[in-house]
Amino acid sequence: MVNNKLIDVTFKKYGLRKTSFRKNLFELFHNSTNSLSAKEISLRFSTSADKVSIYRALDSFEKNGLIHKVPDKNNLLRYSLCKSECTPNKHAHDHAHFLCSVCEETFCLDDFKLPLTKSHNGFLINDLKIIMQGTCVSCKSV
Amino acid sequence: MVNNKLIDVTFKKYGLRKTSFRKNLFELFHNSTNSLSAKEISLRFSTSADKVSIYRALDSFEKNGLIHKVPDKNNLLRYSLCKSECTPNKHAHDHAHFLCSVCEETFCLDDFKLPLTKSHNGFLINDLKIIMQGTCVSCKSV
DNA sequence: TATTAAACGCAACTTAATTGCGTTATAAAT
DNA sequence: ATTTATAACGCAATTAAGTTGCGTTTAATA
Repeated sequence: MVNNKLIDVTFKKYGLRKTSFRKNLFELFHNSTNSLSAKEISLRFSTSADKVSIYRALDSFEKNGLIHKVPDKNNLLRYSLCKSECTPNKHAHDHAHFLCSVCEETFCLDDFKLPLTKSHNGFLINDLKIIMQGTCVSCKSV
Repeated sequence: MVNNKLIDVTFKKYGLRKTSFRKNLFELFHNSTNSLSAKEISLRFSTSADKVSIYRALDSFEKNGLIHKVPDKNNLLRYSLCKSECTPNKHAHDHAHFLCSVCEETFCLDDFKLPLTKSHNGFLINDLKIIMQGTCVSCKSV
């Protein structure tokens, strides 16, 4: 359970309305060790949450810098909580992602920093992604 | 126009049946400077090709090592011709990909080689992808 | 407490990709 | 050249993610 103080501070910081659904969604992210897809979110809500509300909340959370899109093994929309450097004005992500072939989860490798590259052979680079696939720590040891 | 000899040799090498549709599809890839999505393929066939045939042909080409999946800006299935090192048994790709935000095409950066990394913090890596996004050479100069 | 703007919830829609199945065409075997 | 086995085709129907529209509800604020 996430304390109300954190919710107050976070929602204030990111300019989000404290509706019960969005508070629950934030808690879900806060309590998850890794990323979530719309489907996973839907399954974790006992009181069935409308999928449109989920998509719109995710979109709003992302626009406000609270969560960020991560790659997904099955090309679904999938998000992770941002680190505190992100704001409604700008996302600041510089880490690689890991997709586990076994559990199909996506992990942020916060300690694997992306190199800064601005161009390559005349191609102008705005954004760089490094995506690894394999077996995550937990699935490896099972 | 691709000569018949090349088609013969290629289809033999990759164990593919020479149907007129698949020969045309191979030509299309051969004459394209970059990657193709199912939709793009569909649009380039004057005689309307059934989309199921397109998807199945792409799947078969890929399984046989003739083409490989590349990332797509809109999460569509998208493929590029493989280099000759690929076989029905194994794809051998070690290059980065570039997604142009303007024309939405994907380019193989064959000269941008991927680093060899087998693991990171206990995560076992089978596959590594480097995906750049920005403006491609052609769109930059327009 | 009243106001306004965001969020909700439901139905309907869009679109990529897949499945099933009967038919057709290719490769090889006779 | 003909037969046979199997891959490919083509059409309809289906699946599933994500989106749009719109009337209703709820939260923030004045």
